[in-house]
Amino acid sequence: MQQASAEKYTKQRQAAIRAAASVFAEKGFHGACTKDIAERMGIKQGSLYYYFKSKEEALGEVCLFGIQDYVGHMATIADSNQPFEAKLIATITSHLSSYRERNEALKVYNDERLYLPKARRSRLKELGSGYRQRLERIFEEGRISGAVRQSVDCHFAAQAVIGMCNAWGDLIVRDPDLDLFTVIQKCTDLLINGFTKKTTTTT
Amino acid sequence: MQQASAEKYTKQRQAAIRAAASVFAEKGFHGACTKDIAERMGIKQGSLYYYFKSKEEALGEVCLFGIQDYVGHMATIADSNQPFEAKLIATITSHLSSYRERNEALKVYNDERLYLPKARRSRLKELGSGYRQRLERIFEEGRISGAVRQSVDCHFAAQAVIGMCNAWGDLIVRDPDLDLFTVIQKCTDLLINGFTKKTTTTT
Amino acid sequence: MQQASAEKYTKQRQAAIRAAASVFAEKGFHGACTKDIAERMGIKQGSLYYYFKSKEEALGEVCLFGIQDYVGHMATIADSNQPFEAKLIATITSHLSSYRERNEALKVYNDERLYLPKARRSRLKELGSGYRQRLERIFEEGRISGAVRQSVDCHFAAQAVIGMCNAWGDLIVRDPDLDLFTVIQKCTDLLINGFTKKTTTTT
Amino acid sequence: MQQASAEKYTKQRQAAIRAAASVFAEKGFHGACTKDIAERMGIKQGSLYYYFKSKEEALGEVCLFGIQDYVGHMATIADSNQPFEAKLIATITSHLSSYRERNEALKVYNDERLYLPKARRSRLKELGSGYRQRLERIFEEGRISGAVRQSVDCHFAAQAVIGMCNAWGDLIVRDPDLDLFTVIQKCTDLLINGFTKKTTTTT
DNA sequence: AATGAATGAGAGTTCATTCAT
DNA sequence: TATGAATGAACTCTCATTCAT
Repeated sequence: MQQASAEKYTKQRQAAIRAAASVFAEKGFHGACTKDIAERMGIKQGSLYYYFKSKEEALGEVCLFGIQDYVGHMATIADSNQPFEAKLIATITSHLSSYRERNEALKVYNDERLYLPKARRSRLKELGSGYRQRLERIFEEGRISGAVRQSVDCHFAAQAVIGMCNAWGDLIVRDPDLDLFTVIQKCTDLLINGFTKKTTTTT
Repeated sequence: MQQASAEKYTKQRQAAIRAAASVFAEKGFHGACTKDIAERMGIKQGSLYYYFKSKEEALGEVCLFGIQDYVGHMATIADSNQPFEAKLIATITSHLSSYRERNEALKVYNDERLYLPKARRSRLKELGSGYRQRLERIFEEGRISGAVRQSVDCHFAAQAVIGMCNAWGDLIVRDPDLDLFTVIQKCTDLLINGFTKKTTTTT
Repeated sequence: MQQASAEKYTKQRQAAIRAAASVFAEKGFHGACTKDIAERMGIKQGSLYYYFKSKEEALGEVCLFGIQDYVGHMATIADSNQPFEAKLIATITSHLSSYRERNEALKVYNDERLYLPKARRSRLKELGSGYRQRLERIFEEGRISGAVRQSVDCHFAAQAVIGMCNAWGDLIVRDPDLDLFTVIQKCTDLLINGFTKKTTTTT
Repeated sequence: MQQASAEKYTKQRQAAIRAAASVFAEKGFHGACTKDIAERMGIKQGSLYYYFKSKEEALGEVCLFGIQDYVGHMATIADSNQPFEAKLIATITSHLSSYRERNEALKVYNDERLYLPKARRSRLKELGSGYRQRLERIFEEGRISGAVRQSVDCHFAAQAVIGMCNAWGDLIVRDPDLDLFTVIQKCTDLLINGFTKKTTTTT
């Protein structure tokens, strides 16, 4: 009985997080109101406070939900034994796929996390930095293995990949007709080969 | 006399736009309050409405201010006689430089323009689309001249360039120590050459 | 339980309408402020918006409340089988009595309804026109039955009765010592007999 | 020179009063704003204060302007040597004619004078009371001369006449196609003869 | 005689939050 | 577990008024 109850609570809370993600994504944190969130999950405004202590807490949970998945994947990717290109493809795939499934929460993480109180923000930052560092590491290994040009700045490269993924993630969210697979391929191709013909070996 | 008066008005209105840009960039449109904007330019809240009919109008003006410069440059670049690479470099330089000078307004344009009423938004959209189309055109010309690989999707490429510039623009805004020139160079290099060594000629 | 709740809401809303009527009557729509209304019913300003979507909606409800009663009576009077004079007396009695009970709302209807948005105003107008038309009809029947002089313009007569009732209604509201019964009698007498002696038969 | 200047001032002030009357009539005292008034006379908001110390003073001047004319006439009528009916006709004519010429100011006097500060209001009240008293006097003389029925309450009668004139005045203002002469005739007829046939002599 | 610019007080409205039920 | 009702703080916006020019 008590267990069933606890289960229901967890399920409802998940629903609340998704509802909040949806509303925050659409209107931004400050532009959204708790009534909208409550209505989207079919309860009344006051009842929301059974699941969140405050609107801010809701934002925190949404952000966490948004990234925990693809941040989790990254550890697997980084620790795997694949060559550089495979890892890069895997990263981009994981990142962009996340946008299709958790698009709203991810968008919220990107756009609204700065409205979080410091304490909560830094906890998220750790996760985010971990992601970037692992990606940076992948580039370093790529440079050592010779797959990546010596002249590439690995820190910059990681940022660039994340930036481009997020930019495309945004477009994916906005346009549901966009084919995920195609975008992944093109992004990967661009990042690996650049725009120009490869005529000479450059270092 | 009357001229001087009109001039003062224009100058103050410019100041108001900059102040609004600054506050919107920091807190978002809905998170910002008109009192902050007024105080940042040294007047009282109510006086702001001497320069803007509404908070929304302020947002519109900020957005316009944010892009009109680099959108204006694009026409010059596109119409010039330079080869593909030079045009790409010029574009990236213009775009990222804008972030240093009008960083706040640009950030606002990117993040908050969707809160604009439809009418005003579509006027901005035209400008933005014009930019993207010109950039697309540059890629198409590049493909014809052979500077760009045949396999590159020009529409995608233009989006990618814009996305990456904006992502780096964000970082430039957030971190004032970042060297603009270096970022421009690295972005250009990445976009032109990709991450990998160029060993074989691909089409 | 739910029923009791809905009932409470309805009761409170009625109270809000009366409070609004009272304040609007005293200060006019634009001169009144929502804080006054709220305080008059013992709640805080913000709480008023639990019952009205806007100040304007409050005005609409007050106006409706003000006339629905005497407009409703009119149907009964008009459809009854009484002779002309009895119907006229009944009309005047109903109209002026309304001023004693709903004086404030009625005054508001008369003086402030023009500040209503068009949509809501036209709904009220229908009610008002219905009232005037029925009264006009009563005069026409009176003319046919011979109780009213042939020379009387029925449209004009109806307007005149309404105008006089409203003028006296105003005085009734302003001076609570005024005896309602006396006013009704004198109005009726004046309207039926005029000021002058009846010496000859005129048509 | 100074004289010409003083003259222009007076003329402009008159224009200001008319402009204020027009705006107050349309939107009510509290609903009107000084900017509207200024614009209607072709000057800027701030300049209005050259002619009025405050918005309230403007209201006072409008009210005075609205009634001084027909109140002035009343003295002439009352002091004349005409019989009762002629005096009543003259009164109604003067009152309703005023609505055609100064309709806006008169409407303002009727609807908005209560928003005047006490001091100024009582000065107007004197004028208004004087009007009513003179009218009452006319009825009393009529009763003595036999033109008016003994049973008529003269105080009531005067109020009724004023009430009806104001009610019709409102309609005259609202509907510019209404023929003034017809309205005067019908009002007079109604007040003198009532609605019913005069078959017997009543006292 | 008129104006542009600014002000400050106050308005209507929204909304996160609380709490008894 | 959920809700209806209420609150109070914050916000946008309006406007009468002032004053240097």
